Amino acid sequence: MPVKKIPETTISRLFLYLRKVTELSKLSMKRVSSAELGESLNLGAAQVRKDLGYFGQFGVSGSGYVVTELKEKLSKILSKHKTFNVAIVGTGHLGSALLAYSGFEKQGLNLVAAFDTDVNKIGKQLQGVEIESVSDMKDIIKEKKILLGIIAVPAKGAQDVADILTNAGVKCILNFAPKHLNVPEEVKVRDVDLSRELEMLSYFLGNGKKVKL
Amino acid sequence: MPVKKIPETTISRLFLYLRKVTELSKLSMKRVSSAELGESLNLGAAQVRKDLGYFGQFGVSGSGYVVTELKEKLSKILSKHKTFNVAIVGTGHLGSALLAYSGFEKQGLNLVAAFDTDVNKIGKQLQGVEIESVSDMKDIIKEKKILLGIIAVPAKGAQDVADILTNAGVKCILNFAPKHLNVPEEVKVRDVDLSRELEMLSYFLGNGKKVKL
DNA sequence: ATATTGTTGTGATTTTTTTCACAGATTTCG
DNA sequence: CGAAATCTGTGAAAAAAATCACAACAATAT
Ligand SMILES: NC(=O)c1ccc[n+]([C@@H]2O[C@H](COP(=O)([O-])OP(=O)(O)OC[C@H]3O[C@@H](n4cnc5c(N)ncnc54)[C@H](O)[C@@H]3O)[C@@H](O)[C@H]2O)c1
Ligand SMILES: NC(=O)c1ccc[n+]([C@@H]2O[C@H](COP(=O)([O-])OP(=O)(O)OC[C@H]3O[C@@H](n4cnc5c(N)ncnc54)[C@H](O)[C@@H]3O)[C@@H](O)[C@H]2O)c1
Repeated sequence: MPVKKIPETTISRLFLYLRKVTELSKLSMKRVSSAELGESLNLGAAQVRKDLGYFGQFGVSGSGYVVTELKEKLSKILSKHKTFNVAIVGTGHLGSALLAYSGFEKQGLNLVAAFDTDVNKIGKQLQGVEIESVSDMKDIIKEKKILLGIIAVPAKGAQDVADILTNAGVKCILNFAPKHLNVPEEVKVRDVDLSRELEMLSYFLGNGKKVKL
Repeated sequence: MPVKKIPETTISRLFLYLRKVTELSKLSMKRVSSAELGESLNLGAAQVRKDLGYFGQFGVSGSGYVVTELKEKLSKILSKHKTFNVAIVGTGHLGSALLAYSGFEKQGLNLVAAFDTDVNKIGKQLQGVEIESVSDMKDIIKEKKILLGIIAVPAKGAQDVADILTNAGVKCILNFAPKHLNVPEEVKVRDVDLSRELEMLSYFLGNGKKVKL
């Protein structure tokens, strides 16, 4: 099979296309061109076509893409038909916010477990999920077949949590702690560094283009 | 001045170097080499040197970088000595979590205003900040000289909020809504798309490397 | 002193990603 | 039906970013 390597940026954009095309299908739009798809996301038409092109050719020369069909294919490519169990570790401000978010379920991501070290939180319910002790984490993760973990604990504890997670068989981690995690290479980590996002912006505020040293 | 264009990825990494070097300085480490700096972030030594190189030469051949000096320079480059006023729009789950986060103040980012449309929330205090009506937003932003806005409202309202913010003079926006924002070109937007981050991971879970169509 | 070792700064090279540009397919219109 | 207009798919070109590789220099050892 001619498996060209697909850029991660492409995958990332695929989700945007899927969102858009889902909207369009709700509006009963029949077809859409690469230009239209890219427009509101400001991406060039060529970019859109190249991205889609990695997965075969499902456009129609002269008339664009059939909305329902594209939606179907994208869903398949992006594993939207599957569901996964997700655990959240750290039920502080951020962890609670994530637990409360209803959008994940719609995307096939079920937050089925929450862990913390705080004895005052353990045993309590949050959005219908019981907060359990990190010391039981390994067993529960195996038991519930959880493959995806979200780390929302302070930087100090993040590596420990990551170790337990990977040890228990978790294959992907979304990490909110401002700390690089060392994990086995088959485990995929994505970092969301909110402080850094804001800092980046303050950098632009502070010295726009020019940097004087 | 020879202003080579500096990649945004470089700026982003600079914050990591600053964090690391701040840690090292607390441990009273005197010097650090590019290799050491990169190690725990898994970045190559060459990458580190190139990044730093954009801002002049502050390393010492043969012995690396002087920790305190590097820390100082990075702080300066990254505008760490300045402070900025920040407004948060949308005081739901996510907005509240951000308001509660104490780390921002330490970074010179003061969350001085919070806005919502929900009449049940307006007037209440959250972390010492009063939640105010979006209809007063423009005036308050000008009054408090707020240059940075955080959008934590549902996708539906995001563009409207962005319009008001930019209209009031905000120069940077951190956007959590899963929606591309149209803003004047001098305004800098960074998107944090949490759903997409998780979706990306589920993509990897779903079909690892191979994609069958 | 001189050799040896370690490390920076940076031009050159490679890799990755985006953009261009156009042949070929499809639809529309007169 | 044939001409004109519209699009895709993709190789080629360009741009951006990461990596390599090495001269120049500093510290240390002999
Ligand atoms: N909240 C924000 O807006 C924000 C902004 C930037 C970065 N972050 C980062 O996100 C992470 C979470 O932030 P937060 O504001 O939710 O923190 P928080 O302090 O509100 O919550 C942390 C939670 O983790 C629990 N915890 C601590 N150590 C643990 C461990 N080893 N195992 C399991 N649970 C543990 C604590 O009991 C607490 O409930 C932190 O790393 C923080 O730096 C958060
Ligand atoms: N919470 C999460 O974990 C999570 C995950 C993924 C994405 N998001 C995105 O982040 C954003 C915020 O999420 P949330 O969970 O905090 O939502 P939420 O529903 O908890 O809060 C939204 C808040 O915004 C207010 N609001 C609505 N329209 C407004 C307007 N036009 N102006 C000002 N305020 C307005 C509401 O009154 C509410 O207080 C959403 O766009 C959501 O899609 C959140």
